[in-house]
Amino acid sequence: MADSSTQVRPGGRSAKVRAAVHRAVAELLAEEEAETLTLPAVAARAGVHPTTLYRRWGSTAQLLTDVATSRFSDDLVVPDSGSLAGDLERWLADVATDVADPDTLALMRATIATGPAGGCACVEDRHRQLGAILRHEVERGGTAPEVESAADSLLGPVYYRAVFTSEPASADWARGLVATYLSTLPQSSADPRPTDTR
Amino acid sequence: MADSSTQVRPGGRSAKVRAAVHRAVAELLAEEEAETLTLPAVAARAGVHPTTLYRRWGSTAQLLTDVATSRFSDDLVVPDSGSLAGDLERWLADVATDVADPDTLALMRATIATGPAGGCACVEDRHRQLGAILRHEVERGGTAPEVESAADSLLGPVYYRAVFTSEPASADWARGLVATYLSTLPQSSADPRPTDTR
DNA sequence: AAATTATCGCACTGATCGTTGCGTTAGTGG
DNA sequence: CCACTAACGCAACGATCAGTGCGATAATTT
Repeated sequence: MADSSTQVRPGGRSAKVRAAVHRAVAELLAEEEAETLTLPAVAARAGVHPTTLYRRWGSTAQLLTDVATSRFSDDLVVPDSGSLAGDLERWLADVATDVADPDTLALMRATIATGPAGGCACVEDRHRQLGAILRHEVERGGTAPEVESAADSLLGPVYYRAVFTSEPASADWARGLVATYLSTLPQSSADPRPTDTR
Repeated sequence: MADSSTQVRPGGRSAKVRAAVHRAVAELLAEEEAETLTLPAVAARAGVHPTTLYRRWGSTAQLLTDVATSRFSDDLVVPDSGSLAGDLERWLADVATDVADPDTLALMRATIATGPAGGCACVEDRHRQLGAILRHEVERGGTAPEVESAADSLLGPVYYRAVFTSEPASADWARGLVATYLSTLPQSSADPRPTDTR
């Protein structure tokens, strides 16, 4: 979010402030204070002056998208188990357990409300990871569906359950989603249950 | 939201105020003022005194859930075309075109942010309609899957695309979802007309 | 090491929000 | 038609938010 026209200065202090503010946002959202998430409140929790937040982020919407993009871009490495089914099962199970966390869910809900770009910020990196998994399968010599198709059938149910319903999205259920999805593909019948590596 | 211990009075004036407030909320959300959706702003737009909103609804969260439940509970009658595939295709196409409306989407986003119950308020009636469609098939003598399974595979992709991605959810695409979903069911071969495919 | 400047803290101000007490309007039932 | 009372409008009041000018701090460059 730093302005690129001027010289950026990611030194120790700015980084510390940014980290403290991000942590404060996550804490306040975790305490179901979604309605009262205001810049002075975040500043007080982070031990920073409110003016800093008004200058660096300007509004809660921009602050939330910043927090969401940095939260949903790290961790969750792409697996490489040797088969498409194994990769997808492991990856989607990780995604399901991630969005099952109430704190993560609160951040997602608040980010979605910031506008059409908010939802994209939550799943942008997931699509990138899914594309990498499918590309791995093609490089192995196999065939893989389009990212959009896989996202519809895999990420769709997981995020739908997390956001719209009160039913839990367990890891086993996510693995079942992968199995049924692969069964609909025309020629993915290489191996029905090749879970583990080598 | 009315207190049940006292005598409720749904006379002309209260209904008018409620309708004006609901319309004001929809208008403000349509103008991408999601961040500044405050009770005084809604009151000014509705031509009502802010005190009325503070007394009847109390907070923007409760007002939003009220608007969302009344918005997502009417219209959209359950079709009865004679076959499960036909019913689901028609219904899901209607759902897709409904959530494709930017104003409807803005209301959904704002409602989701109010808490875990917000998302449920958006799709509660959809699950009821889906249950009715599946029950119709059973009464016809056929077999139907569980509501949860159908919601995962049908509502999941539709709402996921609407909220999290920037891709359009067209009616034809929704009908394709129904076709692929029914093909995964174990004994859907009893259906004489699996897909209509224009 | 010294100069430069991005970044932050502080004090202050106008605007708006959330709430309460009280009087008025208008549905509801006798 | 009349009493009753739920619901609304009005006017105030703290409290908090959003924003601005200025000086201090610290990261970066020379």
